[in-house]
Amino acid sequence: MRERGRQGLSAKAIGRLSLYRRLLQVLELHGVEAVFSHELATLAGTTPSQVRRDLMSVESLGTPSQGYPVLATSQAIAALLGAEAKQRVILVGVGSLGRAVLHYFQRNHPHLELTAVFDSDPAKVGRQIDGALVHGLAELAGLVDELQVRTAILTLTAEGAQETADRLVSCGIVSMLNFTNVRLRVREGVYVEDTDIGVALERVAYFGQRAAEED
Amino acid sequence: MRERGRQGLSAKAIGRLSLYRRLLQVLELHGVEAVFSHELATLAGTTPSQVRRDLMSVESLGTPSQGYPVLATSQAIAALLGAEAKQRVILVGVGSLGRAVLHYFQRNHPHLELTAVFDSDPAKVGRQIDGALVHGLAELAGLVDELQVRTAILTLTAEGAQETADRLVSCGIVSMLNFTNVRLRVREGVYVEDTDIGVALERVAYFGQRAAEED
DNA sequence: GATTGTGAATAAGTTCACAGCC
DNA sequence: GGCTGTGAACTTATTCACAATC
Repeated sequence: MRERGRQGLSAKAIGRLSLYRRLLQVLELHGVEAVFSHELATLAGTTPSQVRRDLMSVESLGTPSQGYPVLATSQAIAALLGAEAKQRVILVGVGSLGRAVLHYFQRNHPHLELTAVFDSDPAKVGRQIDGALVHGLAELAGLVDELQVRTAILTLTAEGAQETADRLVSCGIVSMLNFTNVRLRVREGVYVEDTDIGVALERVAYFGQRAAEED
Repeated sequence: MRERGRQGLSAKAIGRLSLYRRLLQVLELHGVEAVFSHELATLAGTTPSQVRRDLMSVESLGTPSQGYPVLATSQAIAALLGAEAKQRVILVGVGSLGRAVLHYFQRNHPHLELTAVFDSDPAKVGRQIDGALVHGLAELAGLVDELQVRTAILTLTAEGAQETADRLVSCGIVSMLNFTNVRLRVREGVYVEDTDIGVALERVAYFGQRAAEED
């Protein structure tokens, strides 16, 4: 039995593994019991080598004749991603994007649980928005501590984003999905993933123009 | 994320340049006339070397004593990103995420213009949603051709995502920002950028857990 | 003296290619 | 015969380090 390194997976690799797991769960639902790397690669929009390489990080379970067992592989990825228990997440900022993320959770996300929702706007605090009770930022420290949350989603406006991030970190949040266009400054050890829609749009527009010019 | 790039800039580099430009525009507004690479790096959440390296792709304009001229650099990036004219973009899928993107455009995006909005739901077609008239998919081919659009944003549900992408490509769309969790299969030369919120969330949760364990 | 521009070095990420297996 | 697991090769991305510049 070989030691499998469970340290040092890159953010990219984690993203692909998460995708594979979702695809495997769909296959399982359809009664498929095994897949080959090239099949999973097609579904995931990547290459067979990449799939095999990624699945090396997981206990290797594939056999040349059958490919990868769907259920076992999906479970092995789950173990690696650490989803023994549902992980708790909070959301800060209930604007239109915040509501879109709320919606996302309502279609029943299997591995994550949105436990509390916050907004700085006094007009929203205390109200029920899309099925979630909106808390004021004053309750942040108390709830984060009580619920033992480590992960936050930032869907607020650029103003106050850094200040809110600082508060979150001091409350114990160590990982954030940042939808604002501000590049947050956080202390070493805190993970921030930026999803800047404006940048994504400009990039797509750039490649659209390039491709169009190439005719 | 598939890439087509005739020789030149990577998707990552384009993203950073787009960010620098936005930051430079803010600086300009504040009357700042020049910045050093380390200042821009701090604002952009990157390193001075990276900034200098990126700005090499642009006509290099910096001087050791002053740094980079804010206005000229911002304009040089704009020229590179090809934003002489506002680029036209369409949006397909007016659910909660689609509306969030609509909102985004309403705060007046300087370089892109959302020219048409589509949805497959007959109940939405013909209605005005958040200030935009929703078209049916039947009008897709006509409008894309008439408006000469090359770029689309996909904010619809997973069902029908591939089929809609196929239609878009056959209408002349060559670049897409894909918010669905489906990895689209498109012909060579079409750029697709995936923004999978589910994957992003799982990644952030993973790093949250890891960081928490390290205490 | 601090900063730019850049070749050279390093790191990160991906693909190749092939032995061993079913 | 076609597949997995994996070292090696390769490609892409980032950082270093330093001469040239202001």
